[in-house]
Amino acid sequence: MPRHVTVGLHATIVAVTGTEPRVLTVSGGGGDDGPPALPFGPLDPDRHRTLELGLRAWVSDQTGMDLAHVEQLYTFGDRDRGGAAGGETRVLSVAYLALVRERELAAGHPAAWEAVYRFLPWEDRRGGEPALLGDGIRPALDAWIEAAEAGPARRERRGRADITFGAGAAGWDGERVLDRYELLYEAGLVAEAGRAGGPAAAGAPPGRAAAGPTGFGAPLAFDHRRILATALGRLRGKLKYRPLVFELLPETFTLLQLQRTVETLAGVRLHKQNFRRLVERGALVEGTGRVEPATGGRPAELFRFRREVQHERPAPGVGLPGLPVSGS
Amino acid sequence: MPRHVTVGLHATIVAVTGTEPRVLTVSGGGGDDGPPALPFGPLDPDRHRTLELGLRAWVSDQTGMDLAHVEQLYTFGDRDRGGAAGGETRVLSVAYLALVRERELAAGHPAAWEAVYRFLPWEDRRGGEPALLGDGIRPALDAWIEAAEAGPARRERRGRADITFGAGAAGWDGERVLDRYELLYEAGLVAEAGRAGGPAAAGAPPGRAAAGPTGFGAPLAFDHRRILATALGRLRGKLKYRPLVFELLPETFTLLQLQRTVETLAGVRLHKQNFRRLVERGALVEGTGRVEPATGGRPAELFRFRREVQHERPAPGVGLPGLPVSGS
DNA sequence: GCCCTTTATGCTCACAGCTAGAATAACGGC
DNA sequence: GCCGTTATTCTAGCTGTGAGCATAAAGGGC
Repeated sequence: MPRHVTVGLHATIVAVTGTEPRVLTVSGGGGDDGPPALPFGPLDPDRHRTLELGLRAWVSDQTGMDLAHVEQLYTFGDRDRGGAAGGETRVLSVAYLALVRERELAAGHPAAWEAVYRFLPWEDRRGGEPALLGDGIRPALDAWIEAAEAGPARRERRGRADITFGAGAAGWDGERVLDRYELLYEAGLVAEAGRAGGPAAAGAPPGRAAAGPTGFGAPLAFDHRRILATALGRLRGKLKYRPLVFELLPETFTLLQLQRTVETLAGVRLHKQNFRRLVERGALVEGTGRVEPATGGRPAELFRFRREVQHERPAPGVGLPGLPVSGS
Repeated sequence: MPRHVTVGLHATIVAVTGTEPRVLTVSGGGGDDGPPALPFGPLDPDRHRTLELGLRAWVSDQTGMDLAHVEQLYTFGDRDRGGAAGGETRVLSVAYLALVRERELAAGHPAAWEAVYRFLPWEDRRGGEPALLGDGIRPALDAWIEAAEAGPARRERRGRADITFGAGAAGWDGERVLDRYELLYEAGLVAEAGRAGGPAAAGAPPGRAAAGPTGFGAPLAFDHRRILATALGRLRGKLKYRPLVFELLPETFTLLQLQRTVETLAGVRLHKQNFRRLVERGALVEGTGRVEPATGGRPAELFRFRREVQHERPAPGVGLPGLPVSGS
């Protein structure tokens, strides 16, 4: 008698507050003190005509939010995905990325906005390479690499680490968020790796000690951090050719606000003058006459997103070069 | 009593023969004379530990093929997705893209290799813009646009058509395969639009006559042409930053073979000298000393894929410019 | 053997876009 | 009025790409 299949709809709901990207979490599985989880709801095969409508429905029910942009990310279906009703039913999770303008959560809901980079601290390079990388992650990865027997196996590990964490000539690739998380997972450097007998648990505990007992970054329940990594990677990629940022900003904004929001998601600082040029030449925004009452210096003009762009150019997005730092 | 959920694993298996991209089809639903379908098999929650393993398992069972590259595309879950066991169970389809080197199909299997561009003829621009576009599709789209009431609704349609089919200043975007198919679907210009009461059936039949009773391109069963469009779009996009082509080529090949394979998938002709420059500068291939016994002119050197690239550069792929034609 | 056709391969020029700053304008606070 | 801060404009230099010219190396017809 085959087990039944149940479908869960997972949402990575992202907003930006000022200069910090946030994700909506709920208190997680495993008692009240376990790690937080991404919100999710079951698909009701009777009521929900499409998957996306199902997602919007329970998000609206549970949090009162209307999602702006919604996009399917990936479907996770491994049998032993930590937690989840193990025995009788097989659980399939369809994960979504959703963007909203942040707002107060209706009181009484057990949800909270958490900083995305609490869970993936190595992804935030706005202040240059974070110390965590040089002090903790790279040494731990080196240990993991050395733990492989010399020869092709070790070279393989070295190559992967160099590529994903941008060591070689090639620099840091902001979109490889998932690759990096999965590498850390395999190396046993994130807390999730220790949980329920995944295949990785056997492989390589050596670097583990270096990461401390809890691994790098704050954990999420189940495999939700993997979902979050998928979401951030996708978001970073799509920023470049779709005007997604504007879903996160108020109706009018200054160019610096826009830039900060992009930087926040991309995890990198951008060159101000060039950013402005790209945005303006791309005709992504139009000035309203008004200005923002000075934020410390000369007042900035307020701009508005030109929705028409989507019907004019094939791939309108904010160019995302790879600028290291440069004076703000 | 909620209906059960069943999960189908759909495979878009792509190979390239000489100069033509092919997709594996099986004789479809609705009797033997119905349109062909993409092969699919059910997920067995008991036997298949992961979705991808499940897919590989039944593809191997049914066709004897071992898939090279496999990647998840999208999960389709609308309730009324044409065909499928309508009543009791809800069917979820997880669609995959798989690449193989083409080979003879074991006799007795009811599968066949079909040219991809039979189903999406407007996507093949290797000989310049196909006549079908100017003669059939654009006029039919114009009719559909005019059928909307003047004002924003009509401008909206015009904008979408211009973008997706590359009419305005912006040229043709090879990756928008799905957008184009969906636009044709909404405009009632593909055969599938007429089937089982989808939402589009109501909207706009006007352009329909222009397309003839069967619509543009050969149909596939259910919503499989949508899946194929998703696959082709994804493949075109990924070619640019992942060395996928090599999964489709023999161990050694000439640069022209490589170029033809890329052109075949991209649906566009490329500038020979520049293509060569990109491939060599990207260090994607290395020459074997040997040469291909002349193919009509000076013999060409045989090259081999440098697998190491994947551990050297972050985004190794074959540059895909937008060259119109140029002397071969 | 010579000429012609065909394909491979090498090289160069022009231009567009991007990187990185310098320079200038407009505000508030002292 | 001077200073620090932020906005906005401009420009020089570099690099990658688009396009084409030129040359090399085969085979076939005569």
